[in-house]
Amino acid sequence: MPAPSAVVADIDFSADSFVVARQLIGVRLLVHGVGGTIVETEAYDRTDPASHSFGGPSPRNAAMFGPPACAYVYRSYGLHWCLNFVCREAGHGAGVLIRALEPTDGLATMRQRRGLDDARLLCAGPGRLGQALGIDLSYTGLRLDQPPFQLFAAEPSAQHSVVSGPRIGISKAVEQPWRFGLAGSKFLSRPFRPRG
DNA sequence: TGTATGATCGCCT
DNA sequence: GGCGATCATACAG
Repeated sequence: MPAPSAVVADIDFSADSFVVARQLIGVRLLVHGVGGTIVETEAYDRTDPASHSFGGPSPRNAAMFGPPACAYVYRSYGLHWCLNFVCREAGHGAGVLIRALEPTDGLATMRQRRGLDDARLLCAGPGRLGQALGIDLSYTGLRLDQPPFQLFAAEPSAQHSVVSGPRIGISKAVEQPWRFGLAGSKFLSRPFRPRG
């Protein structure tokens, strides 16, 4: 059994979640060979009132307190499966929510799972992405450097096109600009409004 | 283009 | 009993 590494696809998952969230933009994510390029993420941290890990470990968020570079999957609103990547060190409780992909691999599979043709709507949002990639609770805690996950490094130039803004769907710490996206992408869950 | 609402369930009050 | 790191649908304008 090889020692777990926090580095996958040039990303150091032992860094702060807002650093990892930014660096993940442009990375290609596949699950069982199905997926695409990450175009939208959000960072969460134990010290963050909006985070599931804010109240400390519980059965639901246990994976968030596990080793970095692993998956944390949770059920949203009782019916959607959402995928996160664990950051920092084991026991800290930080993670990055994967909110949207530009589909590149396994389009037919994703269309079948989603019951839709429009590529823009296959993975534009954490719940939609979870359904398109076939994510469920059985994926929580799995390492990102091993099957069924595959991550491929982004083009370095992608970092020049990253925009940030307030996170979506939260009621606490709403001012933290911890949502990151690929500027101008047509596959975002929602557009980034110009700052004002 | 925007706002309202039902679905559905684990966890906390 | 109420509330989410959501989404699809049903309206109003």
